[in-house]
Amino acid sequence: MSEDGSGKKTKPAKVPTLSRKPTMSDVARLAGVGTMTVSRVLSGTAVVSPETAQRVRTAIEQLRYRPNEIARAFRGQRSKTIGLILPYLYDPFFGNCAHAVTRVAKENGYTVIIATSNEDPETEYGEVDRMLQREVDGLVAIPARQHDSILGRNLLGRTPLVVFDRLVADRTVDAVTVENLAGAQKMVDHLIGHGHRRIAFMGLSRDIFTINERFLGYRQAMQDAGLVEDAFFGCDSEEGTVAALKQKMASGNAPTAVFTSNTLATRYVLSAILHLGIRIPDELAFAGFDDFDMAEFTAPPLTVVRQPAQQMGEAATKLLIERIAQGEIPGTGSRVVLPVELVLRSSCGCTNR
Amino acid sequence: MSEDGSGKKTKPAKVPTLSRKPTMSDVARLAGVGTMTVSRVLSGTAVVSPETAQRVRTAIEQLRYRPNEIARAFRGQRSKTIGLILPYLYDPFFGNCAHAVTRVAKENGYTVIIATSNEDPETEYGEVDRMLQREVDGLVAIPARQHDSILGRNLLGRTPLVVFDRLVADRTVDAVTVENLAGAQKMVDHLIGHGHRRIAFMGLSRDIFTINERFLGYRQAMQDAGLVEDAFFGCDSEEGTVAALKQKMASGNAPTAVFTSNTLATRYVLSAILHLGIRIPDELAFAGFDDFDMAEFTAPPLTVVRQPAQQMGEAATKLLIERIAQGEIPGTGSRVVLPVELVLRSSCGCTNR
DNA sequence: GTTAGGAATGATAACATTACCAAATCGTGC
DNA sequence: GCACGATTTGGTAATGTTATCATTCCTAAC
Repeated sequence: MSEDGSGKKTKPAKVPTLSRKPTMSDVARLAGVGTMTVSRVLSGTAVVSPETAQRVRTAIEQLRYRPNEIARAFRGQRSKTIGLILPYLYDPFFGNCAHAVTRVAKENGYTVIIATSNEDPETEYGEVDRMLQREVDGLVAIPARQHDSILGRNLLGRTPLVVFDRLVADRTVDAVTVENLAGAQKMVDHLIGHGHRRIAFMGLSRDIFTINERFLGYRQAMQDAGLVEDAFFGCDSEEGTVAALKQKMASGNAPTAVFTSNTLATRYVLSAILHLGIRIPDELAFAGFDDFDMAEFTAPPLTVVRQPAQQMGEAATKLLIERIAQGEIPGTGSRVVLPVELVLRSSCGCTNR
Repeated sequence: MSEDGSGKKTKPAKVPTLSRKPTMSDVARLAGVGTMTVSRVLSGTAVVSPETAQRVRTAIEQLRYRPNEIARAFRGQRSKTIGLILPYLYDPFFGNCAHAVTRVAKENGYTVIIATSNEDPETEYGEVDRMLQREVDGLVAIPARQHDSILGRNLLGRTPLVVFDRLVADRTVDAVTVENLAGAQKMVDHLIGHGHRRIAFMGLSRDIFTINERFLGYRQAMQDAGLVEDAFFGCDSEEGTVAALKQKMASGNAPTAVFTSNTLATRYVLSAILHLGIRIPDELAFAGFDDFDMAEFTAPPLTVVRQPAQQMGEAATKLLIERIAQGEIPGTGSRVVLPVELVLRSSCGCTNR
């Protein structure tokens, strides 16, 4: 049988020391085969005789050959890469989302290109553009604000897109979200159950899908109970939030409970509460949307709506990979809505702990 | 002068509607020039007559042409891509690092490929490998534990690497870190200044560079004051931490202060403190390494060593981009060490607020 | 008028890989 | 012994871009 190096027409079997990275033809030459055979051994798409395959594998090891993914992507028009765009990375919520996306991507052999939009549609547009230039196979994104046009499918051509956490106006885009409205409504109902009648909503801009949905949940709960709304949407700075809360508390009909739109708003409101020396929950009961790591160690521990950040990122990425695999974008988008969970600590007046 | 469409030998000026993405030769055909001219207009590397350049630019706009970065990378052996590897993304500290890296990369025209090691050297090795296959121009990484061999420069060939937050054994690798040892030492000195004599160190594994450095800072401060160490390194679960603290507090020489190695340890220790009903700072003073968003709202607000996460990511990325630009890896690595800051709140017994 | 020199532009090859087709080899059945 | 089918292998082309070299055209100097 074909002994290795039995010397007939095999090229000199010494392993060449290359200064450049070895390529497929280096491997082919060393193994005494054609490049296609090497390619076949690597991809496993066609049958190669066991002896040849072994010879090729030996050559690959000797040269420490690794296929050039850029060349593969160039040749094959599929890069095994997905793009991930989200507003920020320093926010733990988004960090959790990103973590899940990278995990699922890796599990499926995809590499992740990441970019942040800073909530700015222009930046987001630029990043989408860059990713398309890089030939990503698909995009997972948390849209910047509501600026739908940017992530409308038209712009992307044949590149699939899945949005998560927030929706875009184009309802043909696949999306994964959580029960923002229902979760907020339940939490406000809970506050009402504690006997509160004047409940304030404090949040960021209604431009952001999730914030708006949560506000609508609050509104629904208030309306159903025949109560009047008291909403503030400027919790994007400490000063603004302090001023707003101060004004509310000083007015004749000061709220007895407050519900915040997300962790950032929670932070500013907590800061305001501290500044103004308000006691929680006696003077003001507190509940927020979005749980965070230290929520049980605050003074007092915070009652929040917990949303499954990692599950959302996971579901979105799986959906995207499915779309990439089936190779076409359906006319009508999937809609996955994940449940949220009320985490009752003591800031709302519950005595659970 | 050459009017547009003055009809002599210009190809029909109707804009073709392509189903595929337009390429450079589509642009060239429409503009009636060669591909090289288009290439020159885009890169600006050589002179093109103003009229021709204008004609090319018009064609680019009409076709909505965008250069294919994969082809560019393939041809040029430089991908304008950097790889970022860190342990986790859900940890806000790492999230801050990642955010800074993506920002600086974008500012310099680089795209970021991201991956997580989960603190596992094997996984890290795999990710480095994947990134090299993708021809990244350089790597920024927070090494998984101390497993130096993985991120030793030998493995990377000619691809520059900058590590940050943690060092690797190979001291020829460029690195950006913070004053872990000095910061910890100062904080423990501060506790000693409050009159504490029995100070416990509670942290994660010494396998992690930063944790070990902080422990050494603690050790130094204790030794200098002639005090005995009392360290625990198993704060990687709530149960373990509760058990450890319980044992310490029950022992004859219970600590009067505790210093934690990082946010995760802080979390578990706070949890243990809550479980055991210990009062801070009266029964046990508290200080930790690494500030976090809600540290001023805990009960009581936490005294911590604050480290500049974003600055670190920024410095590391800038250094990497410099290395890529100069095209060679120096024999001896740079070492940037950023200062930390003691943030005194009330958990250590300070009455500042 | 001729030619040298410079500016502008174009043709070609190369980058590493894989799809497609062609060729070689082998065994088997008549 | 020969032909045929199956199995295995190799050659070629193509992917989009840019470096290199060649070519064209124009101006200016003699």
